[in-house]
Amino acid sequence: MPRRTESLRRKSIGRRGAPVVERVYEVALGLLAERGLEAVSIPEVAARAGLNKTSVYRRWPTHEALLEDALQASLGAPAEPPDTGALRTDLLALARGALAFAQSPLGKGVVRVLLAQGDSPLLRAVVGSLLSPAATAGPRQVLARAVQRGELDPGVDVSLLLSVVAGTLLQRIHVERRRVDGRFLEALVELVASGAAPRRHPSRPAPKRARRAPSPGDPVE
Amino acid sequence: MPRRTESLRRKSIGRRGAPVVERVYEVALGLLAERGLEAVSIPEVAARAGLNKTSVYRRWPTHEALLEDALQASLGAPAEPPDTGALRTDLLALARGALAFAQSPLGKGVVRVLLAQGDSPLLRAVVGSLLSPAATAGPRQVLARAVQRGELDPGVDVSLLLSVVAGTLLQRIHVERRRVDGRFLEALVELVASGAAPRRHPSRPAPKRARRAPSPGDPVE
DNA sequence: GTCTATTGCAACTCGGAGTTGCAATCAGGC
DNA sequence: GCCTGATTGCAACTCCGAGTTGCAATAGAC
Repeated sequence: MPRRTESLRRKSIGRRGAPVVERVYEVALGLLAERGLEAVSIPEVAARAGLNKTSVYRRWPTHEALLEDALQASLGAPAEPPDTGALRTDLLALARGALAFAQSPLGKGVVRVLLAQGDSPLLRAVVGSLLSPAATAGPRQVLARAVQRGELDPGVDVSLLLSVVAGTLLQRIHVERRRVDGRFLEALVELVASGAAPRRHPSRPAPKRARRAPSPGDPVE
Repeated sequence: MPRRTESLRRKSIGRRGAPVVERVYEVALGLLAERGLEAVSIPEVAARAGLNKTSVYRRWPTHEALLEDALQASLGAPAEPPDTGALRTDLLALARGALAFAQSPLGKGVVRVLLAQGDSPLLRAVVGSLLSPAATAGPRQVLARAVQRGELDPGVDVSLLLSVVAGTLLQRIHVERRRVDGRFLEALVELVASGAAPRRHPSRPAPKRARRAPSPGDPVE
């Protein structure tokens, strides 16, 4: 999305063109986060952005198209994965990033879109860009490095760990609506890290497919 | 799930009175789960239930009131907590119950209401009955027994463990929309159980059932 | 059978989403 | 400065679904 030069943006205080688009995105995401999916209608967004609804309709035919654009434009490139040399500090950095995201209007909006709807193109677009291999590559790399350092069990189920961290934050913030502080993140990281730490299998290499009830020594898939 | 008593109502084929109410609840929750919160309008519910919309309006003034009643009526008394004598099998039973709930129309509907909206009386009612002390007493008891048996660290954060299990399922089912099978539940339970297992202290003997060896990553704390 | 509460029905009102034609205005080129 | 094309504002629409009302029909209890 090409932007105009700063000088031009200052001269006309954003009454036309790209600045208008950005203001609309901001308003739409704010509305989504604050009042939910159903509150994001084109007339409402236009009013809050100080625009005539016709102008907004000319750019986006439906509120779904607007939201899709707003989400896509706001979801920047995935951050560089942390590499502190230790699993726990890496995980903590990842968790802090996830927490910041989840608490932002953008994160709240994404959650709402993901969970409020049945199936829709909007939903598929969001899921696609949020759970794409590119988006999860960073965390996966962090875990892979930890396996190589011997901090995680080689048979660890990477996707399980990612779901645990992301899901726990989702639950705390958006379902239970409790405050999440650094201590909570540390406890979560500690639980995951020690729960997926390497097993000692002194004599018995654990069978791959056991049909019995799980025992404490079983490898995590 | 305790339902209303309809001992004498069976004579009528359900065109009036309480059976109508139940059919409306069922339709409303089905719509909520299938197509999302915005799809639950009184005219739509009435049409699907084979009723005139006027009849539905007479019982519930708004779709919010209808949903609140439907959710409250469907959320039965909390199930008895499992007590198998071992943490992992208890947790597995809890997780299976949570999975069944999350995949039911009721569970899907609850998630939608919780996450789709900003603040509303409907939301507060659902949160109130779902996260009340009474509703979480069972799982808490399970974990408390495990602590007493020496399977969990005495300093364990019970609410963290509950958030982890619930949140991970929420993430898998409703965000990632992936299938959750028994193996996944076992892996999740194993992760949580071994992650919160007691730390080795010189003065405290190792628990009888926990066979996890100390890992190099364990913090001294 | 009678009586009453419940339901069905049709014809509303009301408000918000979305459309259209045209005037006003801005940005940028000359 | 002025001209031109693109963008925005504006007002008067249409359309549809939510919600209302008065009354007729009927199921169900007695």
